[in-house]
Amino acid sequence: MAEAPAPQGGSGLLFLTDEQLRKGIEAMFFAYRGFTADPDRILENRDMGRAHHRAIHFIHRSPGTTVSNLMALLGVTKQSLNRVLRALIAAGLVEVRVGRRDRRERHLHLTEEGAALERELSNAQRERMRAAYRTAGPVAVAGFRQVLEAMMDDDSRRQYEALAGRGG
Amino acid sequence: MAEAPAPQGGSGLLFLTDEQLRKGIEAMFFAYRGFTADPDRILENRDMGRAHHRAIHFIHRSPGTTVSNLMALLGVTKQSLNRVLRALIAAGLVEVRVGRRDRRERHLHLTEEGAALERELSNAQRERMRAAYRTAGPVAVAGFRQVLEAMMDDDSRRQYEALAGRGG
DNA sequence: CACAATACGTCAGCCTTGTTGACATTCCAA
DNA sequence: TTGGAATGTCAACAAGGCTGACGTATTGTG
Repeated sequence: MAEAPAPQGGSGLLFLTDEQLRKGIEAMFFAYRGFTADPDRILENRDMGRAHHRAIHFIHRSPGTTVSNLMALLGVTKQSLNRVLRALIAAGLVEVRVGRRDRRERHLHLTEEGAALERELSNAQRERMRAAYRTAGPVAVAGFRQVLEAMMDDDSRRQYEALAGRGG
Repeated sequence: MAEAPAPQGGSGLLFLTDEQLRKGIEAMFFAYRGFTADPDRILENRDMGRAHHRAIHFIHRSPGTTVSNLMALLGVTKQSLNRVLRALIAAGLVEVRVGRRDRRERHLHLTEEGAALERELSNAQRERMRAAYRTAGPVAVAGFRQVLEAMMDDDSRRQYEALAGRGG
């Protein structure tokens, strides 16, 4: 498998055949399943799911983010998000602080316990990612990210870059 | 294999930092959203969803596949799959043929209409993939696939390779 | 042949996670 | 003061997962 990329010799653009594209599509499908498997396993003991993981991830990533900010990031309605946040707050994982400048806003933070769960989840996911990165090597990783970024919707890419620009 | 954005040498393995891994994780999240956006849009007019798309894809990919084969591929229960298949059959998109060697088996095929929808869906998805591939270039595409393959569970990788070996 | 196992369909009920719609509250800003 | 923004919440619903249980052909095996 994984026949070399055939750096456009003779017939050129061989990597754009329908067959190559289809393989990419199927690779995304199967890889995403692996990508979510570990956190899913961890959370199923806790009466939580992928939605909670995503919220925890982005609250950790942008401490103090507001509800509407998180809504836009996750691409869900406030009702859907609210249900998840309520569970996280009830479980003592997330803390809400009323905005100081604008007191309508709710700023979201992880509690100590929430941060601990975040670490557990992201350690599992990072471990898989690290193994994949190590197997594939730095050049492959650069390509991986390039293709993923090119695959995003414009809105998502902006959000992704806004995040990426922050911590890194 | 020695051009691409060199992984800024020096301290080595810089591509394995937590920050790099986190970026990869977020890239997967946002890219997968784009990846599924086009088919989702097409199907929402038809009272169908992602589950139907996945079934159609793999039936197209492996014509004559059995129900249990498809179950394993999709990673869902027969009850869940059955609901989807019933809808597809009722809509005249999928045809069922009783197995000749083993008449307990049901072999699944797309009808003409089903094949037409499959083309519409995969054209949309391939178009996005093609644009991403073109933007990123062949070296990046090879890396993309390498990382995705390394990220899969062993089972998924076997299924992926079995598919890939077929039509490839 | 009798019986176990396989492949499949189906009913019933449950869960998560998404949706719309409607309404209340609080607060900023013009 | 008033309109609109940000948020919370209730209700109802749908898609698409799940488990458990049962039924029915069909096939393989002792």
